[in-house]
Amino acid sequence: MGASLLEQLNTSAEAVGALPVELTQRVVDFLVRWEAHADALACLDAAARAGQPPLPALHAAALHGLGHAAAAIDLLERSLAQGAGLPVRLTLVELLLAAEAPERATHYLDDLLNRAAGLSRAWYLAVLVHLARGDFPAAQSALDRLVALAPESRYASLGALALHRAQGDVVTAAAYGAQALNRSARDEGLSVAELVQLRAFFQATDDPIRVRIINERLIARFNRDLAATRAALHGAEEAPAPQAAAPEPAPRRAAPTPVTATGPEVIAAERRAMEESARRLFGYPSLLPGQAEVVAAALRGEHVLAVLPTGAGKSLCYQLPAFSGAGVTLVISPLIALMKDQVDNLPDALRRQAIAISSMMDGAALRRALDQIAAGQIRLVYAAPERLRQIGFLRVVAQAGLARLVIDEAHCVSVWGHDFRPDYLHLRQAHRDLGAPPVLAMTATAPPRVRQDIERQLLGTQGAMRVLVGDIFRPNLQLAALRVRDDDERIHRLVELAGAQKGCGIVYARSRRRCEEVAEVLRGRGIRAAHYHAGIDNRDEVQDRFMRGEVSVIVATVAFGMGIDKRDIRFILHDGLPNSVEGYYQEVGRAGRDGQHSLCVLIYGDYDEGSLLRLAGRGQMSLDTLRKVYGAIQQATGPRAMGFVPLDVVTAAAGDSTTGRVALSMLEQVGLLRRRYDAPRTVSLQVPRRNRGVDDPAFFDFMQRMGLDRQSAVAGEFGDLLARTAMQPEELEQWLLAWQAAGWLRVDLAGRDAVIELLDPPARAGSDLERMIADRTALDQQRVRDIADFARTRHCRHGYLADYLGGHRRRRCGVCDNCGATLPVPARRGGPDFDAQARAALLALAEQAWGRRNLVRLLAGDPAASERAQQSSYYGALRERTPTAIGQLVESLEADGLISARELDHGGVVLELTSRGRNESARGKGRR
DNA sequence: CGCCTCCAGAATATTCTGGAGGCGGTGCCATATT
Repeated sequence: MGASLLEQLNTSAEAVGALPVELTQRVVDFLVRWEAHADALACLDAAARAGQPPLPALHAAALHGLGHAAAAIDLLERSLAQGAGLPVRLTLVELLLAAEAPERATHYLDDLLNRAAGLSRAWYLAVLVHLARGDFPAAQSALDRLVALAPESRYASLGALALHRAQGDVVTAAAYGAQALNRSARDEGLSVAELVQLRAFFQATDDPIRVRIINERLIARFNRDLAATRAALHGAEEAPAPQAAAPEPAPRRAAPTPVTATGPEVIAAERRAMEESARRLFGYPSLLPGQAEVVAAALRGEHVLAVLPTGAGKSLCYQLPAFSGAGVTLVISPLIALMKDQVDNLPDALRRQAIAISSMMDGAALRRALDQIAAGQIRLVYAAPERLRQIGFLRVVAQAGLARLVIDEAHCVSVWGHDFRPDYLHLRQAHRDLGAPPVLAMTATAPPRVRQDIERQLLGTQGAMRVLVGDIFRPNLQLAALRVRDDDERIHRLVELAGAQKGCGIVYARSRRRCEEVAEVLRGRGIRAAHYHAGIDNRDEVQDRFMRGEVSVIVATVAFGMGIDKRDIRFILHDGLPNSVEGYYQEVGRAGRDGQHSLCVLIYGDYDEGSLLRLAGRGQMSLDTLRKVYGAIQQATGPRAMGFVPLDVVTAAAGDSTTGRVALSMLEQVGLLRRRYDAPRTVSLQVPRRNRGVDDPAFFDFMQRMGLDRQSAVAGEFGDLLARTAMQPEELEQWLLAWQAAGWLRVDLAGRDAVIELLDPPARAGSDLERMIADRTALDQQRVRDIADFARTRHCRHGYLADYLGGHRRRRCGVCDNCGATLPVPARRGGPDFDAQARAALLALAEQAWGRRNLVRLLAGDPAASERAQQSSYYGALRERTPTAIGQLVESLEADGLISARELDHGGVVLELTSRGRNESARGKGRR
């Protein structure tokens, strides 16, 4: 670590002990904060010798830091007995927590809360103490108090993090971690210890980007802190800040290692057998890298999550086991088009043993297909997750002997399951009801957090899946981001890039209307462009024309892409920030499948992030909607505990079908109801003549209950028929289908309703729902911040993606803009450009430090700016821009490390130039 | 951001103006109608 901190302060323990009390305290505080505990103790000893009063909280912290936990606690308890105040109490609770003595901590905590019920840090400690005692409800209510008390405080975020983490929900926990980090960047600082804890958390959850952010923040903080402490020690003779690296306070325990991505050993004989099958069945000469490991693990019956890049031959990973082993392989696929492509691309001999079940089939075709499956003539079945709501379908698949459950495009489970296609969250139940066969989840994009979510949603556990990760680096993709000032420049850039790049490409835009506008502009510049989104009626036609090369540029929403296999896409342009980093990687991943150089440019404005954050913040689910849906269900089920609820009812209550079903899923998650398998709405039954089924006691009993005799028929609501039996709805439907298969009964089922059991409302249901909405929002906002961070980063972009997506890290790719690759378009056009605006902000700060609000008012020429600000020569320099835009400009300068926030002693925050910012503002014509 | 819509009030009895507010995208299944 080099020189000790005392040496870096140019002082000694004796000298510190002889200082005035406040200064001694300040220095010791500094030493403890940066974990120079031995130095701190030496100073405290010297101070005691010099007759200074004791500093129990700091003393104890230093003792604890050196491993003398018992002595530290003892010290605090003694000084508490002598009437010490809040800081000692807080420290004591913290130390008892660290010493894993939560019961003793509780004692002091109660006392603390009695004295300072308005102290958010105390409530935060309460959350931690309750968690340490394993008392989740108490932790929950402490968190509620905390949130009510100080919703915007870092403790609210940290408390939510701790709670979710303790409950095993790392995904949501990470979202709150990011929130804490983000909050503290603006208003109040996270303490060094809290930053270190957060860093340990992000290390454990495999999030190197946030680890890097925290490290950078710690280093900056240390340098500032050292300079300030020095200045305080040695008067105003301000020594130049040393650029010493911050000592890296290490987490006390080593972070648990994240899931490793090692494949099973594939022995030579196994590999030969697999390659022989691949050759015989599919005509492939050999296996691609990664395939053998996945296939081997699948054949051994392990649960596998395979994250393989596009073009790595994912389908073969499950098709090979499907056709070389026994039983049926069921593939859950998100899109009908994908299922069809997969089946169509199979070799002839295999295609006869594969089938895609979808709503494109009519009733007769569906029945034929199910019969074939039940008869064991089919090895590979494709279906959408929604299909798994039908117990009849599950029964048929189980009957044929389900060998494995494959989840294709498995990221959809996490990305869509929570707010768009809730039936992805029903997979776990369906998997269990199918006898819990081995699961094989396949995707090209799943950052560690999504991997954990997939695992949780499919198996309800963590660590049960073997995770196999291929190399996601695509060296032929030239990645770049361009910051633009306004819409004019944005359009100009799009046209310029689309025109400069040979070959065909995709422009991703954020709204349907925008797609149409951009396509129109491109056509006006002589580019063969067409728009594509879910609202046009000739989607297939547009796609075909693009595939054939008649259209060279598709301007599309996110609707375009999954399953598009065009090998020579030369460029991907993003008109504005995409939804998330994963989404971005998916979208650029569609370029250059042929391995040729392809250009991917993300065009964004400072406005984009704020706008997306606002959208995410609003969320699409509201408590009001949830109440309406719940009310509608209560009405539909009536006094009975279980009811048959037409989904139209849910749709009507929610205003839209997706929202309605998502609401159902949320109500189910908090325990207000249980949604069972869907049931038919109406049934008509007919008993064929000369029926041998009457010899079967179960069937005979059923006939009697239905009042059926040998030749009669009956029809009616499924619910009414059910009431005459002693069966569960799933049971009755399965019996009916079985008797139909046996030829004892002709069955006609029509319509489908949701079967909903209303449960006794848990006391916490309301606040749980509120929390789910808040969690969702935090997660969505985090995703926005991540992609905005990617757009602004000055580090290698491929490296950023590798970090984010959990791939193999590379230092420099050499092919992105931050690694020096240049774009085939001129740098920046003239005019009152961004540089001039950014420079005005920097120069204003070069005059003196300003607060955030005042700086914005100053630049905007707002008369509400302070007197002094109005005197600045930059007053009104950005008069033509709005305050919001200026605020965002300032934030982006901060993100670029040109300016930084400094906390003042009285709690205020001012912005000032960093050394980079000083250089940049002095240089005049900076580059960006 | 910048554009659109909505609304209130003004200038004149229906249009004009200004300000404020809002802004999104993905697909199954089923059922009813063409």
